Amino acid sequence: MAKEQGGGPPRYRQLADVLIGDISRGRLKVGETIPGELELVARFKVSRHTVREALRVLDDLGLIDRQQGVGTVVRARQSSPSYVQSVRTPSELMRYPADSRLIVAGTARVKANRQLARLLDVRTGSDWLKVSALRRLKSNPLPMAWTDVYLLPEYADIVPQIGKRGLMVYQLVEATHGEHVEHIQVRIRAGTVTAELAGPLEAQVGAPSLTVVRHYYGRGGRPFEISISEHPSDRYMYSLDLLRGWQSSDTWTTK
Amino acid sequence: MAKEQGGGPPRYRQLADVLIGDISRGRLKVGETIPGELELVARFKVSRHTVREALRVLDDLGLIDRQQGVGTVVRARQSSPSYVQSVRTPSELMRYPADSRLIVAGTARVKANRQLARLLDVRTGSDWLKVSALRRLKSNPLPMAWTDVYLLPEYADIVPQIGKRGLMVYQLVEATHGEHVEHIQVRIRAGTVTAELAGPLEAQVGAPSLTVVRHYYGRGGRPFEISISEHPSDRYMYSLDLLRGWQSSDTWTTK
DNA sequence: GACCTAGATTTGTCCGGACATTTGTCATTT
DNA sequence: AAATGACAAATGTCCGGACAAATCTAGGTC
Repeated sequence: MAKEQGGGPPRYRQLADVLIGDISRGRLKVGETIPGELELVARFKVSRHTVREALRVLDDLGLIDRQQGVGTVVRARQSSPSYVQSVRTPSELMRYPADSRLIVAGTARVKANRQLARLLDVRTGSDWLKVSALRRLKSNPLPMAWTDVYLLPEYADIVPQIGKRGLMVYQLVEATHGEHVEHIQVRIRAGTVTAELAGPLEAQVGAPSLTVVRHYYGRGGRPFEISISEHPSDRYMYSLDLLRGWQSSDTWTTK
Repeated sequence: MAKEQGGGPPRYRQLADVLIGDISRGRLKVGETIPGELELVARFKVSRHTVREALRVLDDLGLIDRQQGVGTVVRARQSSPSYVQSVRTPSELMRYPADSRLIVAGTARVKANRQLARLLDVRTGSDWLKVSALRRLKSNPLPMAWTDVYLLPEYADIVPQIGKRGLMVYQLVEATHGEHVEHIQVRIRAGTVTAELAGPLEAQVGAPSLTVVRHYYGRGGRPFEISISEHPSDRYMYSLDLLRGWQSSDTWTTK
């Protein structure tokens, strides 16, 4: 009743959360046309502008497809069970040469600002636990990769184990919390490292690099871990087998 | 009415184009605060809503940073003016997928020399059919991606279809020869484009880019197609869903 | 100087309304 | 049966206005 707006999230975001919840709980099924804007206006007692703002959030998240004259439908994002097995093992292949060392530089609780939210494809203002680490070879003082892992705060207890057992945090989560990873998404960006990411990654501003953003989705499509890796220089080449997973190698040297 | 709107792009996009042009031409410098929304309202005689819609486009493109209470500043980037234009293409592709065109620049029979053999991971001296293509927008003469496809010479008959049906050549091979792709390997390279590859790719020497080398293996592990794609711009992002495969400029148009 | 407060500035949120454009549907016509 | 056209439905664009929240600045206070 009444406004009840004081301090809470904006209404378009509340509405977006409701719709996202409906999708994740299966009340709005994939391929199904969701209620039209005007119906949402009537149902939630907000202006059409607010409805469209909420739908834009879902659109930015890739949850819906909108088409003029047709409507808005829930986008397909389901996982095929047959691949799930092969996704698990492959991540273990993403290991570096045996003489590499992982150094956890620090952890911090962060809220996703706009830039981070866009890069990570999460909602602005959401809380994350950030674990910064770098990997380097014993023989070479120059780090070969920086990684920031963004983890749901509720899994904070596994952080101490990261240094010992590696950065495949989702495996630790599975082992200690029984969570199950359904689906991994990888985004790759070329070019120079920007100052988008605060923290140790700043060291690489201006240097050409490969940025890999990995999303780990738990049951119901809920993202619970995101990792960003920066690989400096163009000396490294990533190898990805679509059926077997990641592998990186330092054998590639240009010039 | 003197609207002069008939058929042209919407006004918020016209305004966005003006602002993007100002940024690319250096009239709005990096780190500089651009005119406030209300000033743009007065200057361009549009509503604030339209101004904000235009700024949202620039925000989506990563060209600006907006902060409440401060203002809107041009985001840091290192690039030549022409480079900025190409940055727009990916997002425009998502907005207007039909606007993209694939142009086959030429074909040639080649023997793999030492550099090429190393890059493609094939035997030196082996014979390949090389198909060079580039993708660009109708509205923008600057290409947004170059691709070289190396194909086994025995599949030469499918080349004429590439322009019409896209660069997923292995799909054509499957359709016309009954070959089956067992496994795709992708190698990703960061950094600046080198002159290792002869041909149209040379145009991008020195510019940061994302290089993707894809291997398609047929039955029995025999590689029958290899494609090299160069994607300029450091804001381009590849999205890979390990359960569903690639989503890139090559597949956006096929939807 | 250090600290605080009031005001101005700027973007963020939200409302109400109007018309345009695209698309699907269905009755009508050929 | 196929093509046409009118209509409805849905999203897209655009306008005007108002207040909220965050930030910076200037001035005053200690």
